[in-house]
Formats: sequence, C-alpha cells, structure tokens
Amino acid sequence: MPRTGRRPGRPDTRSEIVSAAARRFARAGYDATSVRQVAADAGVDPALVRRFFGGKEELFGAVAAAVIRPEEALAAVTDGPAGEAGTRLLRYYLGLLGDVRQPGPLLGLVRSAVTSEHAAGLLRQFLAERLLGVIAARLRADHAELRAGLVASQLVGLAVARYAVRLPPLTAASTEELADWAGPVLQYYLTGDHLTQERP
Amino acid sequence: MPRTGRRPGRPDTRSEIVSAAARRFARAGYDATSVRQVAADAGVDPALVRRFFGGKEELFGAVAAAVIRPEEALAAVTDGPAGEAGTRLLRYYLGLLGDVRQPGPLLGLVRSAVTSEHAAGLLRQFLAERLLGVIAARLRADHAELRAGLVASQLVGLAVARYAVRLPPLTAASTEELADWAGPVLQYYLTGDHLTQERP
DNA sequence: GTAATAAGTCTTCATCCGAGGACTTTTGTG
DNA sequence: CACAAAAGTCCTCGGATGAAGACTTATTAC
Repeated sequence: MPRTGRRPGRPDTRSEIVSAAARRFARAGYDATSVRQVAADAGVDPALVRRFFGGKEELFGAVAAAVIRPEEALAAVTDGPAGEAGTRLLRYYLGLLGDVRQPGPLLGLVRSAVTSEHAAGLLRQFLAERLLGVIAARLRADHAELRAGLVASQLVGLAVARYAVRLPPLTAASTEELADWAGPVLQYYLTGDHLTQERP
Repeated sequence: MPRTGRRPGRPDTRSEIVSAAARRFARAGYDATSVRQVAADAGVDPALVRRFFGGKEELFGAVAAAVIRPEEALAAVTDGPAGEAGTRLLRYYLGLLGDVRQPGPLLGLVRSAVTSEHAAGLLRQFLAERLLGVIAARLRADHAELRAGLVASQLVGLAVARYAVRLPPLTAASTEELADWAGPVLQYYLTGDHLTQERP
C-alpha cells in the first residue's frame, strides 16, 4: 500500500480536519493550537491542511462557520413566552458549551477570541451583526444594543469562569441550577427596567 | 562603557521587568507573550529574566502577585452600605481594568487564564480562596459559594467582552453606565433571593 | 583592600512553528 | 484509454521560542 497519493474511496478528510481543529481550539485556544497538531489529530499531513484551508486563520474561520448557528440562538430567544427568554437562552447556550469535563466546540471560539485578534474579530462580527443586533432590533426596549452586549458579557463570563478557569462552585453546579440563577439576570438585561437603585 | 556586567547605580531592573511583563500579558495573554519580548521591552537580556524569575511561569506568578490585592477588593465589597455592594464592587473592578483603549494589568490575568492552564490555576486559587471564599463566608446567605462564583462569572465576562472581544456596545458605554446596569446584577447574586420565577 | 555576591550579557542548543515547493496516486470525465 | 483535476505526502527553509551554561562587571561585607 502506498503511503503517498490520494486515498482510495470517497474520503471526507476535510470535515475530519475541521472537527479535529474544533477540538484543539476548544481545548487550547487559537494561539496554543498548531496546524501540525490538528493535522496529527486528523491523521493527515500538515500540508494537506494548508492545501484545503490556506492557513491557520482560514482554518479557524471554517471551524467558526461550522459551529455558529445564529438562527438557532435567535429561536431560543424568540420562540416561547417572552418572560422566560433569559432562562431559555441560557439553557440553549449551556447546551452548546456541553459537559464541563468535555466542552463543545463553541468554547474554542470564546477561548480563541480572548487572545487572538483575528478570532476576536470573527466573534465580534458574528455577535454584533448576526446575533446581538437582531436581538436588539426585536427588543423594542431602550438601550437595546447595550442590553444585548450585557447579555453577551454574562454568557461569555459563564463560559470562561466555568469551563476555562473552572471555578469550583460553577463546575459543581448543574445546568439547571445555573439557569435558575442566571436566567433572571439575562431576563433583566433583556427586558428589565434600567434603574440605578437597588434591585434585589 | 562596558556592554556587559552589572550596571552602575542601584537599578530596579526587576520591577521594570515585572511591569513590562504585565503590559505584554495584558495585551496578548500568556501563550502569545514570550520571555524575549518582555526582556526587549524592559531593555534587558532574556537570560536576566530567567535569572530573576526562573521561567515564564514564575514570571507570570510574580506579575499576578503584584497585580492582585485581595484586601482592596474585599474592602470594596465590605465598606459601605450593604445594599450597594454590587455597584461598589463593579466600580472598583472596572477601575482596575482601566481605560478601554489602554487596559490595566488585571486584564492580563484574565486573558492568560483562558488559555494557560497554569494561569488558570493561579487565578482559580486566588479567586476561590482569597476572594470568593471570604466573600461567601461573610455573606450569611444560602448557596454562598455559588453566589460568589456567579459574581466572578459576570466580572470576568465584562472583562472579556469589553476589553478582549471589544463588543461595540460595551466599549461605547461608560463605567458609570455599566455600573448602573450590572451593579444590580451583582447585588442580586450577592444577596438576592433565589427564585426561579421571572425577575424583571 | 579583598573576597563574595548580585546584576548583566553573550552564545548556543534542541524544538516547534507556519509556509511552501515538488512529487505521487486516485478519481472522474471525454 | 487518455488525461486533467483532486487528494495526499515528503522535505526543507527561515524564524521564534524556552532553557541553559560561561563569562563580565559593579556593589557590598569584612
């Protein structure tokens, strides 16, 4: 059997590379993930990654495009009673992040956005234009953009604190517990009154 | 003038290295910061960094120790009316993070904790034992640890979303605006009732 | 004054990284 | 069957990185 040349059959190596990359990005973030590691995980020569995607940034872009589903997230906010949108969004989001011991690919985007300017740009654009902007437009509330941004901050913070920093109280808590606690906060950001006074 | 050997006078090169490292970690995070870059910023040979701190991890530890002031943070929560602790904590925290265009060294810790396991461990230990644990102990509320963890998640999220991802609505908002909006959320996490029902 | 120590630098080494060119094999199309 | 394109691999290059050892100079303690 030849070690070089095209493999027999109709292999879907491209998508295997994408999912291997998603795992690496989730575990280590953009900078700490190397194309060589991804290629090794996918059982492929690094040069093939380059042939398919061009470079590391484009590879990350492909992973992001495969992971991000704006319609789904929007549906989580839109479909159902408006008063429970916060809890619904949080449940959907935590579902995407997956189990604490084995996080999903979405964590890779968040992790990467913190250190890589390129990844941050992708996430910013996606959040601002595809998700937050749409949510804000539908809110019909004052300070709609800021509200959406605050929602994003709480969501991102949960991802970082629970999955990356792994704060014990947050890793120990169940999805339901977190939804019970933080759901009302998202709801407040989305539709609550803006008051300076104490809000229990 | 000799290019090698000890410099004349009583130089405080060590602290210059620490502050240069703090700037680099803040701008790029742990992985993307190299000892060589830090040394260059401090106008020093990389080997000197090694002599002083031993390695990159210890250098980061020194920066963390210089940046973190648990007593100050605790005072922000403790000193003053209990009902405004959330807003007070948030103001203190945003002050530490600094201007959006020129973030302070605390951002380096957060940024680094996302990708580096070592940095995450340091931050986890500091937050859990030095800060959140103490806050939780003083809360005299149910689910004290979880409350403290949720507070941390919102704080970390603001840092990441505003300073790293640079979401437009959050970079545009002033410290006061953010304190007005998110302060009540921290207050709710700290002392609010835990209710599943909607909380506007 | 002299010896020890602290503060610095220079050079080297093994390793990993991303990029890219050259080559090989399979598939699909006429 | 012939041939182009797609799918793969191999090898190498230049650059950056962390680690480490050998050497030099100023300060300090005696």
